[in-house]
Amino acid sequence: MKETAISKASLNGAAITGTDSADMAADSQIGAGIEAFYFAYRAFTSDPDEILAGMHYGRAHHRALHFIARNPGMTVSGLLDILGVTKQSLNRVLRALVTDGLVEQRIGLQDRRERRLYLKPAGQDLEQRLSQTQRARVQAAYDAAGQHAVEGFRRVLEAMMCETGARKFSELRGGGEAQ
Amino acid sequence: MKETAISKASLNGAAITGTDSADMAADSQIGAGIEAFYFAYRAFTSDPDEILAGMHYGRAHHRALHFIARNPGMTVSGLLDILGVTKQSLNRVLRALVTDGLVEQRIGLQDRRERRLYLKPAGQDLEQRLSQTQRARVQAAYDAAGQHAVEGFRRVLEAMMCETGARKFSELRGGGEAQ
DNA sequence: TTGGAATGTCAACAAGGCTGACATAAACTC
DNA sequence: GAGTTTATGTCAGCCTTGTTGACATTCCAA
Repeated sequence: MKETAISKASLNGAAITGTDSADMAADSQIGAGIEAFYFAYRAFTSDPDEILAGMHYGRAHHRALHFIARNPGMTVSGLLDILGVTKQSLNRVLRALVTDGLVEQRIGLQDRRERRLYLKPAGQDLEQRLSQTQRARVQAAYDAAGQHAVEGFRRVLEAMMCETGARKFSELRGGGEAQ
Repeated sequence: MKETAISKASLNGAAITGTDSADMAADSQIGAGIEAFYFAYRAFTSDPDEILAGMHYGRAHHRALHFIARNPGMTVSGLLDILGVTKQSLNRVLRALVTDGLVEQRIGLQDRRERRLYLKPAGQDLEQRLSQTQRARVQAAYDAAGQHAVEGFRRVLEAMMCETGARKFSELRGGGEAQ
């Protein structure tokens, strides 16, 4: 935790109040970080998007496939909670995946109201294809930046999440509960 | 550049071919990075989105304001190139900002076909408000993660951009050309 | 003077968010 | 057993932001 003059500068808004060269440098570093984040995220989503364009699927379908693949047996409301969208919005996406035979909904054994979500083989295939390009890009970036940078990358990302996002993230990482 | 067994694993798809514990660990690290990137980016955009909700503006308006603020005097086609959307899409956004008095279009002095873009005071105000929350979040994450991690963060992000994105990024950072 | 560049604009469409309202089945509670 | 809550699905309609295609204007440059 290095808290220096940098923090103060950002709170006051260095462009408005008095500036010194240290503030300017820190300010520029933040600005560059913001734009780098924007451009990197765009590249990060571009590979799967390209595959999905053409099929009648989009990024929303990718997200659903991603989380179902990593948490087989999760419920609809579990997915709803992770994605942070309305049930109407998710339902449109999920319905398409189910009718196309990519996702299977099994009625819960303990609680028969629940619909447990699983990928069918076709869903696994598509998810693998989408995942593969994305993982390749991340892997390439990791290789280029080095293991040391990767640790910093992860540390900043985790610090940037809001609490609710961080909670979901660590729950997912901790271990998925299947039936 | 540390290229170990990690790279091979990701190319083959560790889940399909044989796996060993090193592959598994690397695979899990990539997966965690992907999800961390997703959650962090969502948090990153949430603050400005919250401000914009309520006004009749959205994320697209924010992006336009952001780049005009940092490159006053840029042309429409310059902005088009950075954002990577169609002119019709950008025009809708830009028209709203101009008619609402946030952005000014001045006809180019050398080339009178060009529209040079500038923020008017109201535009600067809104851009500052949007920027402030975003910078505060990034600053907080930087403080929490430490200067060392920040360097790694930046390194990974820049490695993850596609070439065209990286070109735009470095051009922006290099120094904007005004009239 | 003519071609191409920079820009604006109209129309139509799609994806994917949202709200509100309502339906059903199952579980839970009293 | 009746009533409430939970999990889910669905219909209708709206908004933002992306797309394509077509066309007009203005102006630079060869």
